[in-house]
Amino acid sequence: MDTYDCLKLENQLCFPLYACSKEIVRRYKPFLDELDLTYTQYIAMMVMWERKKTNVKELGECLFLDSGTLTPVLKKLEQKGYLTRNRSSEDERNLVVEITEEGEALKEQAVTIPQRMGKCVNLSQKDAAELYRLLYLVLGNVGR
Amino acid sequence: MDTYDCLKLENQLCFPLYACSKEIVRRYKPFLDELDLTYTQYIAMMVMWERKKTNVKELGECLFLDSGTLTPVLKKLEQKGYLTRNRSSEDERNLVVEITEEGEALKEQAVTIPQRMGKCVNLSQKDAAELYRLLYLVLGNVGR
DNA sequence: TATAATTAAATTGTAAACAATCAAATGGCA
DNA sequence: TGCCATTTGATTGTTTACAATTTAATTATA
Repeated sequence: MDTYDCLKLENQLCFPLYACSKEIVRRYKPFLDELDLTYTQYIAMMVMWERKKTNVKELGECLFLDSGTLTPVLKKLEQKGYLTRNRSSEDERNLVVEITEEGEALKEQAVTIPQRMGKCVNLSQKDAAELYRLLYLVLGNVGR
Repeated sequence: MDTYDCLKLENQLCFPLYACSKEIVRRYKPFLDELDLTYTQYIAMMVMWERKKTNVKELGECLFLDSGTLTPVLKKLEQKGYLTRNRSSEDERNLVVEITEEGEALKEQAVTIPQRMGKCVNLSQKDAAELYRLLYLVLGNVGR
């Protein structure tokens, strides 16, 4: 045990978190390719499937992303026809993001993904629940 | 409970993983700014502090990164004077990456970071150990 | 030995991600 | 009402990240 052991990769908590996140997103790719969505587009659509209508600020709070990231993602999803982007008439600063019929329809194709990804991750019910708890605990401590 | 509940963000395990990773890297930033390192540069240096000498392939296996990501990162660290990059004389395909004196010296400044980050993450010893276990379990299932 | 297959790293192209800044709209208040 | 602060989203610049391809070196094999 030396003074610098704390700097070893294997003693970090942050590194496996970073690596896990990256590797899981990589595993999503073949499933998301079927829908022609990237991971970021996919999680944005998840919010849209749930809320139908929102704005950039709210979406950003859900996803922990800022407008610098979301603006191009939402423009892409608009191009694909899955949502519309329009300034609010009540407050022109707000951009109203609304899901389209095609966006709704995409949900049918996406619905098989979570289970298929679950098989990749391959945790027991108990471990998955514990991991979920711990991640939201950390997110509560480090999140905005 | 409906058919599409599996597509809700709150029912995902992958999303908090992704968000946590991102938020933690964001929390590293002020600490790493002191060393003028990015997170990716920092984890690359962690491997260098431990191994002194390696190559791109090995480094990539440690960090779950490929040459497309590592090449510019290593060039930056070379520019800063923290490591050298030279083709191996035994096998010219290999790029030998070696830490410099300045690279070694940087460790002194970095050594306070893990503890300071630990305070941000703020988990009990038990929760941290459990999270560590679960992350490496997932990484074993989804990693390369 | 000559050629094919493999390996290592670099390059190219695309998409994130975020800090910092900017522009426009709104709200607060003197 | 007029001005300043705040809010919202877009833009700009830098770095990551990765798939796909390329180049050069090495290894395998016909």
